[in-house]
Amino acid sequence: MRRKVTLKQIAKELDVSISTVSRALNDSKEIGEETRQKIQAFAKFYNYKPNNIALSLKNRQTKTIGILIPEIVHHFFSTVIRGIEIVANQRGYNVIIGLSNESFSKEVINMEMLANGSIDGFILSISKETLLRQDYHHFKETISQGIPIVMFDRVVNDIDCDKVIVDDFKGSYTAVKKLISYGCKNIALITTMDYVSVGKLRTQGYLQALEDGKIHAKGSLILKLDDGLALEEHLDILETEIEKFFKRNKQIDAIFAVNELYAVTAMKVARKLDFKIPEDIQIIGFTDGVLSKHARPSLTTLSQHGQKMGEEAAHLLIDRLQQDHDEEEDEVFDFERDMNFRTVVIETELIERESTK
Amino acid sequence: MRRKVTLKQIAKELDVSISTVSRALNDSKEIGEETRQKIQAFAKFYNYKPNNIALSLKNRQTKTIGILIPEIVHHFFSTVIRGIEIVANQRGYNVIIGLSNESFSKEVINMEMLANGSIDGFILSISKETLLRQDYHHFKETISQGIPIVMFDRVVNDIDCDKVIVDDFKGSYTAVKKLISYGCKNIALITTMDYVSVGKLRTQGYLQALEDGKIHAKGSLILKLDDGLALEEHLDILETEIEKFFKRNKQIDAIFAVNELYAVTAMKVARKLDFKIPEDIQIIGFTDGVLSKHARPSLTTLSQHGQKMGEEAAHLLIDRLQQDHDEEEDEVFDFERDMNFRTVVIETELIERESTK
DNA sequence: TTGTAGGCGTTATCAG
DNA sequence: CTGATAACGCCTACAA
Repeated sequence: MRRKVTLKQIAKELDVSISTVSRALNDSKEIGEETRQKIQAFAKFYNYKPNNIALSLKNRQTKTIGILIPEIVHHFFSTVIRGIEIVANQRGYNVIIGLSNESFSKEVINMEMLANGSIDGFILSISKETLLRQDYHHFKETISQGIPIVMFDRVVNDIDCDKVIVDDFKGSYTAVKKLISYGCKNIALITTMDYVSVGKLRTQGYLQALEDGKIHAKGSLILKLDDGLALEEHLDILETEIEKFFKRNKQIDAIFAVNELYAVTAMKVARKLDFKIPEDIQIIGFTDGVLSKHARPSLTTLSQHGQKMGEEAAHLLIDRLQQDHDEEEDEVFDFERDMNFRTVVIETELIERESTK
Repeated sequence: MRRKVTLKQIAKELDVSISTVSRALNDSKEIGEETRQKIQAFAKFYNYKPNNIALSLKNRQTKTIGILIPEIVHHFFSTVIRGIEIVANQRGYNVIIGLSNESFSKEVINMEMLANGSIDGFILSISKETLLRQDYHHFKETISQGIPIVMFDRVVNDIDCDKVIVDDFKGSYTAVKKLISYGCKNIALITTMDYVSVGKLRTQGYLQALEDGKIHAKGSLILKLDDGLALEEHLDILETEIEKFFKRNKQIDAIFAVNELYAVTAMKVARKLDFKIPEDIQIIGFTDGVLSKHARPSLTTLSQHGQKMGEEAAHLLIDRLQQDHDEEEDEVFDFERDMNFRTVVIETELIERESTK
């Protein structure tokens, strides 16, 4: 087992100083052609590669991005990660992942852990528990320590950072409008509790579309489901809830669901109750994932373009990191710094499949 | 923006030496009770946290694990990551992710990148291209540099490292046996090209089960599909291929597919051709994912227990890291080191749903 | 009990 | 053109 070779070792072997070796390998101009050749050849032979950790310490930047998400076994989030990773790699960054598992304390711990030098900046989506408690001190603290954050999808307004969101309102609005244009009159909404911002916005889009379509919104046609039901072990309860909802509201002729699990489950229930899709009931779900594509019939959905979101987020973060780094050298002071935080809105896209017509 | 406070700053403020501060914060016994109190209070007030990078450099260990996988938008892999992350966090490690995107060169580059000090060890699943080229020099090199590797799912034998695999052979065997016991006579196999080890083993399990069931295996009942077809943009081709296969073999009464996409697609085709499931055709897929659970009818599958695999892999790696670390202190020499690499086999589990009876 | 010095691997600044 | 020195932030053996 031969350990990685260091500058020091090369220096000793070749009987020159460490700085000479460093210069030769960095193609400094102030070095003799001969020594350079010799050192470079030697280094290549021993497969020398500079130690990232030492570089990080010296340069005060790790060239790695911390990703903090609620859950990884989730099509949308993994799509976002893929987008981040692609851009990060292109631009010379690595990616380190922390999972909050929707828990406030895990989010805080992970964040503090990574903030202690491991990463240059964060890309994150807020956990549900955090959203519920509305306790954002860890974000603020991190930012005040000079570590920039980019939030995506689940964001809150009063944090000074760049954001990448989808136009939840407009997306829902478009979807529901589409249903109306297809002649639906009793459009139900299946959604989550309001504290998740995206849930709220999607509900608002639904309401606005109804209003503009001159359809009176009825509270009875809105089903707010507890998040816990999305867990695998509670799928049957979810199904039962939706079934009861259907039985309470036999007039339903369309469903707009704020995520694909609700959409697919609603479809299952509808078929069980002998509704024909899309003849009797049309369905649209938010979030385009595997389930929607492969459902029978396949589901019309709003695509969130997760990968695109990830890419945008990564660009925003790295742009800011590099800007900060440049300014540091120029000794720019806080008060003259450009703190214009940007919010990038990714357009949703209605992908029409078999569940509407 | 107040930057993170360091030992040095605290030392200056309190007019003591850096080492005193360090000792006070590490609860060293050789320190005055009074000074300790003072320093700890001060540090707490300024929210001092040691810099991970500096610690990594000093301790020559980063306390982070590198995960290298072919693809993240994939239920199985993300499940494994979740397992790794849980154990890693429990045991004080972070997790950094590299994606090979099934490409050999990206795998090599990512590995070299991370091997330069960023991580203590790897957990990985080999990319298809690497498997195809059978070029494993980067793994061997990494290992010879003293960085341990744990491979999962897609592994190769001639690499000295711990491994976590599922019993592909036994799993397939069980599944096909089950189909036979349900009275199926013409059991088709839908699989991938042989170079992915798991594909090969699953095929062998299929053949063995037929043999033991006194059923003559027919080459015409085995469909080997090109991997490219699994890509989203080629789903229709995949469907066409399977449909042609069906039409060539009208006698098929059961299908065993080596992944869930093939299984679900086969089911789609079967229904399109007016076969009743499970009455006319029974179907079992390898890999239990979202698709199988939510398909109509739901699919009987072999679960790979991805999270469990991740957890096992993380334990294997961290155990070895800690062993290496201990031995380093005791100056154990290579030749007296315990190089017994372990291979943990995770049992697959047949989850019976509606596609069999 | 506290301080000094050296080192982890690298780069940058200053002399020579 | 090359070498010594300091520094990034931390820990620790040794000295006082």
